[in-house]
Amino acid sequence: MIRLNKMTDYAVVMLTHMAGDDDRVVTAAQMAQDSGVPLPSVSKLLKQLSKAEILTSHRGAGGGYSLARAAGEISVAQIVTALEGPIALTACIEGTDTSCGSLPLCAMSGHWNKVNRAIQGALEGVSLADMIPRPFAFEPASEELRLKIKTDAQPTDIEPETRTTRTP
Amino acid sequence: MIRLNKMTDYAVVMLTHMAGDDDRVVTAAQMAQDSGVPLPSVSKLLKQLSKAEILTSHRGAGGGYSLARAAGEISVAQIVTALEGPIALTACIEGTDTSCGSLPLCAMSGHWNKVNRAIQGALEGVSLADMIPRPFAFEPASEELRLKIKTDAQPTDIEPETRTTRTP
DNA sequence: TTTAAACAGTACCAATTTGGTCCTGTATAC
DNA sequence: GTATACAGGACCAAATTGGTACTGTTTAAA
Repeated sequence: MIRLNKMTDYAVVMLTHMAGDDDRVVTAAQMAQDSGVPLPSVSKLLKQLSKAEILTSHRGAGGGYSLARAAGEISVAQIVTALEGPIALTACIEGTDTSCGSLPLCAMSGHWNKVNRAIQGALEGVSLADMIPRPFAFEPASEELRLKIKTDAQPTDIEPETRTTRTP
Repeated sequence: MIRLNKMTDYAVVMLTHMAGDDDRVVTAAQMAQDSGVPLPSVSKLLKQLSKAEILTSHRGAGGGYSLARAAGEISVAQIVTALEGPIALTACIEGTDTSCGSLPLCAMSGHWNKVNRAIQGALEGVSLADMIPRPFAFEPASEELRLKIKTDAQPTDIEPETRTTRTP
């Protein structure tokens, strides 16, 4: 299974929580209480998200964090990138320049790109708004998303039906 | 960055290596030598891949492993699934039944599915053949892949251009 | 029929990574 | 001026991961 950090998982939970009503300002402490995620982690995450301009921070008394823009304008790709760096499936990224010693091995260099870009595309197609739990659909899932999902090869019987957070 | 195991990385290197000429039978030892991946790991990987019917194993003297089918018929999704289990971005999968204690937190349950399926689709769109280093293109990248890649939001300037293996 | 080549399976250890904690500094509203 | 809340960094413990070792089992070939 491709693993996303627990942190990123937390972040999405928290962001969807905030996405309910935009413009709401919540403090880290409050967020921790609401979400059940330990405060230091919440704090760390919110900091990172505001640095990435997904959240706006308001310092001082009465401050807190709020979404920097509407939930529909925030893609999962942005969230993941903010917390985990560029979306890529393997370790040695051009630019890191810790370039693999053995070039012969790396003959395949760059061929993961196809995969990486495909995934990037997939993540960009899902917005935070798409992730909000929605008891009665008040907004149809974007057509674009549905297109991306429909694959030729029938996805065996895996059908992950994943859940998200576990108690910390 | 979304992380794939180093193991999966290795596997793809090895598989592309075999994909050169189909029907070739290579032993684990030979593979280790060719690829630079440590023998025990190679061995472990080849076993898993043959169990997943991506490779066919030939026991006894003169035996080894060969691709179970043409490289074009093997998707990256299959490889990843074989080595890492169902493609999913987060930890608690329905069926694992270590279900998260705190249901309120999990109100979002299943909403990662959109993302997961999108990714699954992306990985299914890339075949092993697509990953073979190809100094002169002898086969155009599948149109389907190109469609998936083209995203609306311009992918910032990240452009991962990833490499693959690092020396073990 | 024996032998050796090669896969099959399992248990285990070490090192990295991850998630979580703590502490000190800075901005801002009241 | 003071309390509130974010900013940033150092640090530790636990869980994964990658690697190792060892003991079967199958089969081609001598």
